Amino acid sequence: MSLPPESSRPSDGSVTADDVAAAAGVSRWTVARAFKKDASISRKSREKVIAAAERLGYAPDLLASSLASDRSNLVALITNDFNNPHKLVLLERLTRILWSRGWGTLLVHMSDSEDASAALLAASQRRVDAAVLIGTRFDDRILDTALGARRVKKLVIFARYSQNPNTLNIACDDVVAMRQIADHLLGAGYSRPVFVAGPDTQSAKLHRKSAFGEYWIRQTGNEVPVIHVTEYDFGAAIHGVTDLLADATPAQRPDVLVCENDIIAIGAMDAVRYRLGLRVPQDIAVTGFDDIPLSASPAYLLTTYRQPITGMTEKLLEMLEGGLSEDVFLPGQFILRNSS
Amino acid sequence: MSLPPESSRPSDGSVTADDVAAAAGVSRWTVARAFKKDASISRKSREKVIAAAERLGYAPDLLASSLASDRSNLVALITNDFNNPHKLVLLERLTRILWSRGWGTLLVHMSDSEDASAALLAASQRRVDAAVLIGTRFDDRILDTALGARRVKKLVIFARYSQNPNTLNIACDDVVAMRQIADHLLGAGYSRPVFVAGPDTQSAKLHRKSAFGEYWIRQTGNEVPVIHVTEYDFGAAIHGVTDLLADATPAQRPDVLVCENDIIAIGAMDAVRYRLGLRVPQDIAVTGFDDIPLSASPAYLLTTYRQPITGMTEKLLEMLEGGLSEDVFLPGQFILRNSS
DNA sequence: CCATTCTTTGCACGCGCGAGCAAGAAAAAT
DNA sequence: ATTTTTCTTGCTCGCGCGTGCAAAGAATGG
Repeated sequence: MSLPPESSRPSDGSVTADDVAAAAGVSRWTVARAFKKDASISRKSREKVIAAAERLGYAPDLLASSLASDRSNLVALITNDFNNPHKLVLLERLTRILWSRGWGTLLVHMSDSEDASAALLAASQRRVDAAVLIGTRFDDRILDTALGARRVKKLVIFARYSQNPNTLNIACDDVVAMRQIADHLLGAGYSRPVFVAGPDTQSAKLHRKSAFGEYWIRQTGNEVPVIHVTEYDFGAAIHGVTDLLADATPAQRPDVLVCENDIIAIGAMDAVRYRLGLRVPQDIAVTGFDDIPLSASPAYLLTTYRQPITGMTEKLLEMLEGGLSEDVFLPGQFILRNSS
Repeated sequence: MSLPPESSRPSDGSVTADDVAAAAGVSRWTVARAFKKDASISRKSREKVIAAAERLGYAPDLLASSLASDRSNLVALITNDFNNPHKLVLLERLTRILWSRGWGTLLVHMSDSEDASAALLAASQRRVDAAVLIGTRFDDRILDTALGARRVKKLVIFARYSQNPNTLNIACDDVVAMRQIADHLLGAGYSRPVFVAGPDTQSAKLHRKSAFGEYWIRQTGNEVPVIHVTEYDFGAAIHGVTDLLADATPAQRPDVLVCENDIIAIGAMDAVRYRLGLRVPQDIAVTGFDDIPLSASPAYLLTTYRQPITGMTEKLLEMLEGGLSEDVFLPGQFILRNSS
């Protein structure tokens, strides 16, 4: 009357290590060892187990594994600012490289209205091994107080700076980068730059702005005027730059717009061309930052600076797997095109 | 000599329901109920528990919860094709809305070289409640054979079609959309369209192409020529369209390029303007599909068609939470701008 | 006041696997 | 052949929580 044990073998895809163990004639722990690199197991058993696993369609349950081992091999990527195409580049690189090294990525959307706190909390509830805040604007101060920030094991600020002592910064070296841009502009004879920055909130530490401004004043003695656009978005940049240039006589006009990133630079070029009817770079030059794909298109040919994303991701892996525990700022690559 | 129980309270952030239970003077299960909506619990106990939890910095462990309940509230978003900015729009919408409804999102990068199989397997190992393949190219046939495809509970094809019977399609209604674009073009007097499609792999079911072609031939009796560009990428589109037009006399030239999506359309416009030196739309008009942010910029002003992403995401939620179990094709919105 | 009903609380068991140790098997050394 | 060393395997216990049921408590009706 009782069912034979064979018929109780799960067919709905939920094959456990016990099933494989039974099929291979070994214990559950030998199955586990077969799937673990560098485990102490004979070649023969491993082959038996792998064969049985393949036959049954078994794959280790990472959830149960995480629970038991207190290591999830999962990192949370926390971001907002989804209208900057550079985010896509960052996400592509991060997910691809992390995945190739066995790390899963939890994408957490941090809406602009709330702070990062809720996002961090959610991440910690999934037991991520680290949370990576990707180049987003947010108020640093919440990192001191937010429950989520305390609960998460490691906190990394990626492609951005934070003064918070509990975080690790991995970013492009903006000082070196902006100096290179400035040197290029000085060499090309530009003398009246305006820096076009993103939103002027206290939360955003605008390193590029100050890095450029300080270097420029040291080289020329002149202060660099700054305007802030309301969003990291080309639409906002068009408005901001149009306002800046609308009433200026040719003599008053800047001769180059140094933009905090490419998406602003592209808006700036659009404004110069389509709102003001001027030419880039003959009337006004433009530089960007990030080297998003569009910057290479014949419509823009933007002079910009490429962040070393692959290198930054390698550093992130070092931090995840090894002991890297101090801030890292890597140099990127200056990209000279036709916009300046 | 024995440590007082109080001192054993975890201070490293790993507060469990037991700790909260002890602090609140209730059982562990009452703590669980306090955090569960619609649970049978008195208001008084809930308040006590919440207060204690707040004091200790407790939040339920979703990993353990998933393991115990066989429900992870996690969906895998599987995608490749990271150089189409439309992906960013999709990811933004999906993560934001899913998150607001309590769903976490695992972003899985599916490299173009491999098939979706590995990505699906990885997702299934994390016990996702559903895997969502987002508008990516991949070979449908693997869905029949891939281990991961069998292991995953639900499989959704989002913003794309698949004939596979085990999947659920949630997409924009391309037939309606392309008809609307065709009607617009016919009304505006265009008569010699060329359809610019993405890569011509057997894996990509090019519904837009056939939807447009079939409707056009029904309306005019004329076949629509098709070219394929090698990537969903504006660089590839520039090459493809330049090749198409390079040797054509004005009389041979198409009068409108109907593109499979915006990123191809933008490449097409760049080719027409910067490689051929012609004007859009006076010499050649262009239409796209997706309505990516850039399409609204003054540099392009692309006529296109916006997918109903929010509506599609709502349908996805219905499928996740309720019983929706059949394909859904929603109408989007035709966007008329200056490129046609 | 007691019987009945509804609400609230506690509990045994299990989810699938990992750490760390101890027993067993095999290989090497004496 | 016996002892020692090395390799391989099995096992106990627990990770933090959910399910489903039973006990306890509160509320209701007669």
